[in-house]
Amino acid sequence: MEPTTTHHIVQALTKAIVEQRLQPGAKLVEQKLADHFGVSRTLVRQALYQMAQNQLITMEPARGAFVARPSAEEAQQTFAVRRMLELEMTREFVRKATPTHFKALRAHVERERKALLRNDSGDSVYELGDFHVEIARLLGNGILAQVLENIISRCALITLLFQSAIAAEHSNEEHLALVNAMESGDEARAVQLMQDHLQNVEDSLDLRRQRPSHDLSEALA
Amino acid sequence: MEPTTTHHIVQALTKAIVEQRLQPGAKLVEQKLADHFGVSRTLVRQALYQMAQNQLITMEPARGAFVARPSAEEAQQTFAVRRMLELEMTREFVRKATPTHFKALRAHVERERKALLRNDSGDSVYELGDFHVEIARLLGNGILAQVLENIISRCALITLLFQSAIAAEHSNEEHLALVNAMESGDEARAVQLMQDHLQNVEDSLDLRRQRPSHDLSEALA
DNA sequence: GTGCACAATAGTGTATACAATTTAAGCAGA
DNA sequence: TCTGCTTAAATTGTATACACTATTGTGCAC
Repeated sequence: MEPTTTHHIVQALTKAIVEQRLQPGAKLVEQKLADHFGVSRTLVRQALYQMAQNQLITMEPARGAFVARPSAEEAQQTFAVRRMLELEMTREFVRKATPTHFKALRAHVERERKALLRNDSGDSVYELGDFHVEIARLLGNGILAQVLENIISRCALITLLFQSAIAAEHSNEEHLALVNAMESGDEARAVQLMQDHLQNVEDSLDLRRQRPSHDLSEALA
Repeated sequence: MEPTTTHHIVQALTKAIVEQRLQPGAKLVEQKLADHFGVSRTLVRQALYQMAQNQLITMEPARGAFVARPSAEEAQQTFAVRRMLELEMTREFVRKATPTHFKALRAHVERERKALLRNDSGDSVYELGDFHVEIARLLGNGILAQVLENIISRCALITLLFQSAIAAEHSNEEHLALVNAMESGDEARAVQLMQDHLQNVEDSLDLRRQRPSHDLSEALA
């Protein structure tokens, strides 16, 4: 096993949140995490501070770190930013992409499908989000990929927090349709499909009703 | 004065970088910063780690933290992301903005002008960048504002690193023209002006020649 | 002088210690 | 049984200590 560095902790926690093993609002006690990872609180703290920056967790002064529970408003704003980036990214991909790129994308879609088939909920959520990041990576824009990765993990959290009905299988099909449209070079249609896809994901949420919090003080706040 | 917390250090360092008091490539020795802020290395480290995340500084293992020197490629990618966000943001602003919003924006443009007049280079850079963030804030999208703030401070760093000719006064005029177009409700023209403005900023760079690196000195005094 | 071994120094990486604050527990009194 | 106060435990915030790595400086062979 690799050395357990700060980055490793960030990755592990992020994965745990996105895969819903850590529920929104859950308290993250530093010492417990430190014990779990076999390191000192120092490294855990660094990890938590970093994650607080991309809003996956929130830190209350002298009270500690909690898995974030974005408000309906924040959820909407996050999706708005995502839309800004992804629609334009789609256009660019249609223009620039080569057969090699499409091959990689199709392989990704296939990976999603397999994760769904084997009912691996964690991996599914991860792969479905990573599809979008992969587009950015293939475009060769690492900055975009990084920004998008942040936003999309937030979206994953939001989805879990507000989701009423699972739309996961649907997403996989939509990804495939999107790749087809992009490869055919039909920019307008590709953008439309991406827009619909993002809209579907957003519509599958019930922004008026958040999942109940297991934490009393949070629930009554 | 407020308590010197981690966030305070991040702010101070960010400002120092954006205002060019800390040059790209400068080494940031933890103990020296700690002494300067009157805290222990612990807090400085947390601040540095956070800033490393939004690429304002880079950390080399066992060698320490340095003010970032983005490559020409990264510079281009950063501007591409910025364009994605800002063009769409402009459209939304034209549609949604009220007279109150325009009043605030014009006040901001005026502040830029004053900073330029009094030759306060630091404040000028800050205000010229903050204009764009202000639009996001006025839109009420805090998430967008935060993402954009990150990207724009990176752009400021890039500008300082690659800039051949100062285009600062120009920017202020362009901001004013943009506000006028937005207020007149001419969406197409506003978007065009924003696009031109961003293009001008990017064109003022000489991406083939980076500024020479320099060492840290009394930059924080 | 030039290049190289090697000690001395400076600086980072991680853990631990301790103060300050919050949360939980215990208990007296109505 | 409930309320409010007091005290103890748990947890965070910050500083310090120490091991490890990189950098610099010095002497020596050539």
